[in-house]
Amino acid sequence: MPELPEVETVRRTLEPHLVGRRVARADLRRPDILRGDSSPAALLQGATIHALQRRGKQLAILASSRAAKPRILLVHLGMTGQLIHHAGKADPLSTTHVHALWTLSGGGTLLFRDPRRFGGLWSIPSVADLEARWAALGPDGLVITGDRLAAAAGRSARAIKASLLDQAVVAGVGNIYADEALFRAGIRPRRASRLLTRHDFERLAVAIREVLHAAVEARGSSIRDYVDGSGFPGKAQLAHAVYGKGGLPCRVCGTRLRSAQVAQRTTVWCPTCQR
DNA sequence: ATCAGAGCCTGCCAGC
DNA sequence: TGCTGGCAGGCTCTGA
Repeated sequence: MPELPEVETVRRTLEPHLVGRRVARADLRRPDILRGDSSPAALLQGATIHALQRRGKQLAILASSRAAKPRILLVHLGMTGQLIHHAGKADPLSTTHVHALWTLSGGGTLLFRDPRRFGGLWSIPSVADLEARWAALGPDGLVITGDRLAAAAGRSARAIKASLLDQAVVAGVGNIYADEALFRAGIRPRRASRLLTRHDFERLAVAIREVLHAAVEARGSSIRDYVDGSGFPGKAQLAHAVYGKGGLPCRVCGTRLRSAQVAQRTTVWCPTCQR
């Protein structure tokens, strides 16, 4: 499931193929994938892409055209979304669940596919609107600090895991990296956020940054659906210490890893290493 | 303020 | 073999 490292990997792999290219044609095959009051006219047709930006799990494709103001397409991959560039002539008919495709002038195709359709596309009218939208998110997980984390969650009674999943606290952390970061920091997922010390928040922020940076280096975690912008899986799942490993021995101390629901999510932790 | 639960949605897998 | 139910969890909304 695409969290920050996966979206960042998609951004990096797509960037060289998209920046500077003009969208010759945009096809929306499933109109309901276009969210909000976006109009289909806003799918960048005729515009030239000049940047791909990411904040948390959101990816913005910024484009401009002679005719009108800047156009921005915001992409959220949800659970099973993929944004894949084909150098040649992609055959979307051979691939299921392709909801939108963009034909680039000079060759190449970009596909948005999303079997479960938890993801979506938003048309954003201006850079100011994008900034306003992103202002509602917490700091990006790659640069989160203990101070920012403590300020956003330090007075909350909810479980620290719930705070980490809240995109207004820290942007880009999902179920996988929340569990991995809590393990690395030695903090139990059910601890009330307000009971964490200053030192805990500092360690947690460092753990989040390290876990996310390592996963970006490994090109993301491919559990089931995720592939990068060129269609290749990542390798970060090989480094997971707890996610998906309930019942197995902790790699550090050998204690059987516990698994239970926390904040409505399957959560795995080591009862010995995490306090 | 925080929670649980429902809803969106499909693929996969275990069990019968 | 084929059905069914459970599970996976991004996010949002409602009601407690």
